[in-house]
Amino acid sequence: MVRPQSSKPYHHGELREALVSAGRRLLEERGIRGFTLRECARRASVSHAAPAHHFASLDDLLAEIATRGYQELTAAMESEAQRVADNAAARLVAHGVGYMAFAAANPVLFQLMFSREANRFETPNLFAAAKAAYHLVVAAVGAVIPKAPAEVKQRMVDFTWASIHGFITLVLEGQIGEGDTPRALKSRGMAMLAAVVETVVRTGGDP
Amino acid sequence: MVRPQSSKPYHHGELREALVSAGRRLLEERGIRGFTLRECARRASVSHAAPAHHFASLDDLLAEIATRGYQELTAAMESEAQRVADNAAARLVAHGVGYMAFAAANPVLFQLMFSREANRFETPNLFAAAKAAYHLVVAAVGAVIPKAPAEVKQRMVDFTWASIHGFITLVLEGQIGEGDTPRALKSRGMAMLAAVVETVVRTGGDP
DNA sequence: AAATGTAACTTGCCAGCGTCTAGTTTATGC
DNA sequence: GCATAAACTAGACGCTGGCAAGTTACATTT
Repeated sequence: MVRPQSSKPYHHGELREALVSAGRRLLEERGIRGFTLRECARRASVSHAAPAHHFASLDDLLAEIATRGYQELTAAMESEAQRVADNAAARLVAHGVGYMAFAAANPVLFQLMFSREANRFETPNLFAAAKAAYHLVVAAVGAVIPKAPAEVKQRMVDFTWASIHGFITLVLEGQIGEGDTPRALKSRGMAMLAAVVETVVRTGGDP
Repeated sequence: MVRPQSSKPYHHGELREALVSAGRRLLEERGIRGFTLRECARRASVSHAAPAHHFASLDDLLAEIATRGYQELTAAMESEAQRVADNAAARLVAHGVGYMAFAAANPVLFQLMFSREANRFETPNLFAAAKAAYHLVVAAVGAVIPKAPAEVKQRMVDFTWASIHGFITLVLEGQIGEGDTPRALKSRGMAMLAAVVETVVRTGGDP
């Protein structure tokens, strides 16, 4: 039997990828509570039960999406850092810029990645992807204060990461700079970054 | 007709409060995605449709719970600050301690309060409660650097709030100090706070 | 090249969800 | 005491995630 060109094949072929991609868009459109497996299936033009062959559960799909988010976050930080690869402090600032840019471009995904829900997924891939992003921060901070003792380094990592993460989180939730223009907001972010890096340099250099 | 003592009255009497209180416990037990109106009703021993007479929707109940969360957060910061009311820097640290203590005691509620979902509720009470907490931080930072220009003050508020918020958020998600004892974690938090306040003092005093 | 096994997909079902409508019970205000 | 409003119950709707059973297409082996 010849299959007419307009009819779709029984096997999708790349359903897994299609679900991840549809899910990501759905997530940004409707938020975490509006995310449903059936809508993902609908957008991929398959039946509501098809996703089960690629993801064990809704949480499993969310975990995959979050994992890719961490990989992209890492890539965004690295990509920004490569553009200013002259000195360690500038690279640390660039990492922060990449971090914030990713969060601003994918606000719901970012929230999912750092939510308690995601923490319960407990998949090894997600864990590894998150660790990779973390180690990038550790390395970048370490490069700024190479001679500081390990304890100081760790505290400066805490401090740096917390400041950047907290700032962009509060911005995305509208708690900081609600009436600001994007331009003014970016300026506030850069001021934050400058203050953070300056504190790291001063604390790490000082014994 | 005499009502036997063991049967419950038709009217609950304090259903609104009972739903808020049950909802709060449910939220911490099952997370945001496990929160359901029907389970709240069950725990308050009323029918599944009873909550509709007190809350227009599930989001409406969540908004009320989040609003109370902000009020408690404000109270927690004030209460800590009162215990060390000698100088401005110590009070700012105390505010931070109260902030983190509240978050640690109510992790899911804290996440709800600062989530995009909550931001969409748009109820005036929630907005006002959040602003009250914010102004506490503004006042505390302002007291530390009274002579600084407004712009510096605002940037130091951004910086302070972001650092504290980011730190406790990352801790609650297990991203910071996963293997640490509670004692070690608290020490890392206090180190963060010290670094933040020191930066505020230095930046605000310096022209 | 044919048969067989397996993976990808569909349809149909279940209980649970939020919300709406309609009806019942109790409290309140005149 | 009586009308009216408020608080609650019961039932229904369309949606959800997940499970079971059946269908289709591909892959592998002989």
